[in-house]
Amino acid sequence: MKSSLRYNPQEIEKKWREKWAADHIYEVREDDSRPKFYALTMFPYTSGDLHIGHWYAMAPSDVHARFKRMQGYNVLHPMGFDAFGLPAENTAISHGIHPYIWTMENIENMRRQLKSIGAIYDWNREVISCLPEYYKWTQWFFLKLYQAGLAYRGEAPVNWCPRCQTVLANEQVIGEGFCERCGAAVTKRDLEQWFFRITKYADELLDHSRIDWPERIEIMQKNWIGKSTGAEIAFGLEHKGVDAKEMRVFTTRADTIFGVTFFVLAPEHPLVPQLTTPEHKAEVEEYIFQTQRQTEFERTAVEKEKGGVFLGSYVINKLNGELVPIWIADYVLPGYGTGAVMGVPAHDQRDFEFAKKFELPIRVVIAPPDWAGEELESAYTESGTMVNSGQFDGLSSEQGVEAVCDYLQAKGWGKRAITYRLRDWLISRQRYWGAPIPIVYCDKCGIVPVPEKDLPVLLPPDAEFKPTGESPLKYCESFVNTTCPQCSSPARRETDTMDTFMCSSWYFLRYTSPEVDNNAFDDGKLKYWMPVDLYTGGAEHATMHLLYARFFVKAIRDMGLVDFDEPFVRLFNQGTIVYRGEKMSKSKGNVVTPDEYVAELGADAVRAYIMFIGPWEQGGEWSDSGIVGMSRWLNRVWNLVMADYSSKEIDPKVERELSRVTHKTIRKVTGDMERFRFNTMLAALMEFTNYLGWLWEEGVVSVLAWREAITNLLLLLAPTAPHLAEELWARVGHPYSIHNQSWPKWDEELTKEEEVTLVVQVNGKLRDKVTVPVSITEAEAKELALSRERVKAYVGDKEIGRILYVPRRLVNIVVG
RNA sequence: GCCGAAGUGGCGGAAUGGUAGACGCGGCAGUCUCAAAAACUGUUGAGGGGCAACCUUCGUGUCGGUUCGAGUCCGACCUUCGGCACCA
Repeated sequence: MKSSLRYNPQEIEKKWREKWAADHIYEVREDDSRPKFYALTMFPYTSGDLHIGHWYAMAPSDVHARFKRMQGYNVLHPMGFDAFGLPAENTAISHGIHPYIWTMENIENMRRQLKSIGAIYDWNREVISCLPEYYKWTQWFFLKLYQAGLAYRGEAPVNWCPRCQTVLANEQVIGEGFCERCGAAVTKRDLEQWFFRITKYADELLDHSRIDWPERIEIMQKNWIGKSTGAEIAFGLEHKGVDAKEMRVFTTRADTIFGVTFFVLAPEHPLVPQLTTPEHKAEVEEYIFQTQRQTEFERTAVEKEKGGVFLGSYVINKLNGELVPIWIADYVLPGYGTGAVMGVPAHDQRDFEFAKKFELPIRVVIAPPDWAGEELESAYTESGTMVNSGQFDGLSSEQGVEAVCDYLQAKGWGKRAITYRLRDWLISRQRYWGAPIPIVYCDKCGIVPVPEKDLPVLLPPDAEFKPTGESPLKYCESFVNTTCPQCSSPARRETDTMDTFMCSSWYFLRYTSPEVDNNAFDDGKLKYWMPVDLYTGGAEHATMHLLYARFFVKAIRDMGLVDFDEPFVRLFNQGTIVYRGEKMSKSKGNVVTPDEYVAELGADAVRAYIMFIGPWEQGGEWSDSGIVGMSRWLNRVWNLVMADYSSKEIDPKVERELSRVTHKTIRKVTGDMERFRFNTMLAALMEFTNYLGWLWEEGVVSVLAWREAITNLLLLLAPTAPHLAEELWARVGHPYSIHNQSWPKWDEELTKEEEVTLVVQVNGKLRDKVTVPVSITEAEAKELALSRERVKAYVGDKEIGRILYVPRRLVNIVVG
């Protein structure tokens, strides 16, 4: 089977891409006559080059989007660039290239690479987050959040990356206390910063019932938000020089309140200096100094031995009137709960270790089963029966929590409370390359938001890039000096810029109408397209981008700007592509660039190969030799379609078989497309071509039947190998374009077999196979099985017990 | 420590509780060629037997269990990878 013209991907891919662009066939507009489908892939950061990892995110999602398109959906599948961020500025510092120049050159290159994929991106809808026409609206949203009371300025101990020279949000500190971006160890600093009140939406963010997301991501978000239900309990305070008459703790175990033998504050707690008695002052100050020197990771390392010091003062446990010594210890975190805990060593492992080390009493108040008053070897943290707890003795832990809470509430000594691990989102960055925060500081008026009509607050092009730990904008006088929008007196601009996750929290809205310049988006178009039906991208964004974007949408929904609750109805996370056993990265020097493979084997081969590696959600290892196999297969498809088919003697049985194979293939490919099982989809198409190759040699079906099979093959191949399919579609004489055709449908009737291979087992072991018509009855099948020579040999003269029959599958003879 | 995912040929992987290893890579043999590459065809889990077509035993991380029958279900464990981790 040789054809005179060889498959030449370089030539045909260029030709069709140009024609598709010239004909605008992938441009999308709102159309009420078809169901819409918004298929979004996370937009890439403008790092400079697209590697195979990017293709792994983009090519399969394009294949799926093309599939939906052929199924009759009006598909929006846009692309853009996440263009603000630290690498651009770091390059400016190290190489003297302006971030804008660097970024726009990178975009130029990446756009070229993206186009080589052959995707259905409508480039009229491209968004670039670092351009004023985009970040004007990022700033506008900031003002909206500010007006809604969701953006505020506050002082807090914040994460500081010494290498990036900026603060980071909690979500951007990963693993054992490292910067998400550069990997440096993060430290804490007390700074006044801008925050978004994401904690206001903590409960709603815990609710994933309205979205179809991988369970694993939902769990990660739930863990991150970390909701704890318990009580806030007041301990009495009588200390000269301290006005407060009580201090509160948060606990999930109100039932253990009678077991409190000490009280621990975070070293940062504001009352610590006043509660320290003179004779403990030196020791306390030394301990606080040591605590502050530690990184977050060192401080929270689980293995670390408990440390702490006594302040010399006491609180009163109001339930039993006991005096309880106040300590400070670094295992108590300033940002969680009230920054104070009650020490119940008998029923909390940390408190237990602390008490052992400092020889504090350990009092059992929850009796373990079969407890006879002996000392505990470790904390008993399970439920049990309350003992040594006054009027609460005899209650179970569960009853005890309720009873103690009721009692506290009645006495006014406490209340039921909920605490979250989630912190407010810290969004200010001491860097240049981001959207300026649209705020002005006036000596008379204080914090003044920039009026909407004055947006955008433009980044000055002439700032100096030095890693000083402060925003370069701070030293740019033309930027800083302004007048107060309220009173017109001289004022200073905010010089911090916004976290780039702010830009990516709304870009999916902008794709619906990127052309509008008097609003962030067009209401009608937004209503048509949103929410996103399918969002695909990496799982590493679980507690960052994906959480922020959900918060953002809920916040603007409450402002009445949108009318949906969730931005992304369905989420799918593709796996990671690795090379030489490691995730691709420039620093490891194992980046595989798609360009050379595209140049040599064609984009279609690269698209198909990365989908063939394995299930999309699992990722896999890139293999140079593997892709050759894919290229070979596409060549075989070419040769098969291009070869002249002539029929010899027609065999009706084979014609029926061809129809059956075709319809089964359509069914398999359709199902696999829907489930993102592209690897098995391709295997099915390969099997189909292998079968057609055999059939071509045989020549026992009519020319018409042959052509129909080829037509279906091309349609099924079109999403995966759009260029090749288009070329062959034209060459076999079909009208342009294959990408405007309908997805083939299968007829279930035609997939039914005429004959099946029955497996014959004796005691569950395969002993024989026999081909039978599907119409065979159970009795006939059993009789046939028993009559087989091979079966007789295994049965011998043993007694025959049950005979199991699974229609169309097997007969299993059980012998004694 | 807790939560989640995964362990199948030389490799990537496939298998509604019913023929384990589809499909592909690699290997081997062959066709073509002066030769090589490319392409194409055949073959390829391991062990044992047979001149042969074939026959046979073992085999899906480990150990148990359920079942006529387990890669698949249940229990316990081991390993790898991801996430969280002094959160009161």
